[in-house]
Amino acid sequence: MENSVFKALAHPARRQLLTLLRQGPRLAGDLAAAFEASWPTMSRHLAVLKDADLITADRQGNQILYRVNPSVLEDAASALLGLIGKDTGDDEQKEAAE
Amino acid sequence: MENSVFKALAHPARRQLLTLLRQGPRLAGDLAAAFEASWPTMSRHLAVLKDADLITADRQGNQILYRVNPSVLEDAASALLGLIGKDTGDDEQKEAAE
DNA sequence: ACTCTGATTAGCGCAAAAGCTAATTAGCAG
DNA sequence: CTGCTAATTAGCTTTTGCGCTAATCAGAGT
Repeated sequence: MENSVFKALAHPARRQLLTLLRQGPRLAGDLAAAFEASWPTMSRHLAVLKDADLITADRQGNQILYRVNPSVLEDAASALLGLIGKDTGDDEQKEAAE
Repeated sequence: MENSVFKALAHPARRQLLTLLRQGPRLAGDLAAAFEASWPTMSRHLAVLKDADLITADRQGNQILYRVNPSVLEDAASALLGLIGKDTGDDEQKEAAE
């Protein structure tokens, strides 16, 4: 599960999508328009992000509104910091014993 | 540059290598031995991590000692938190203006 | 039902990544 | 120089990822 998150983050376009989404929810079309790649290509990137649970999609009549899912990003960041023994606020009682 | 970091983190085996390295420097052979995959395969994973500057390699006579490079991991984590507008301690003077 | 716009899915081709075995390099010991 | 161990590099095959165009699905309006 965590794996799909990091895989999703591996592509620059997808990280760029997240930075756009960071400023607030956006319609699929608006997101796609912000890139040079074709619309279907961007749709696929959005699907990858959704699969990783990094974003959520809501139909608004004719169009689809995308929102970033902060908690999953936070978890990923925590995982990275955990890799270097940085306390991320999660309880790591083993740390205290060392 | 940042891209190679996230791409390096995309593979489970490489993240696993980092968790092993988190406990301290380790020899290439010891790292490779901890996985099912063949030695050359693990060597290649280590090369990818080194390329991304996530680890450093030092020859110790006959063998090679790998060390994790915490600052690059921290940067990556910060980048993720930045994606959701979390202040990471870096100066982001633009934030203050909003 | 027809059509227009918004968005995804299908199918294809190509490039990059991942894995293996075999071959090679690097250093040390004799 | 030979032999031994540690590790990487080469060469190859298979799998995965990316991007395109064309086709399809979904909803709203007429």
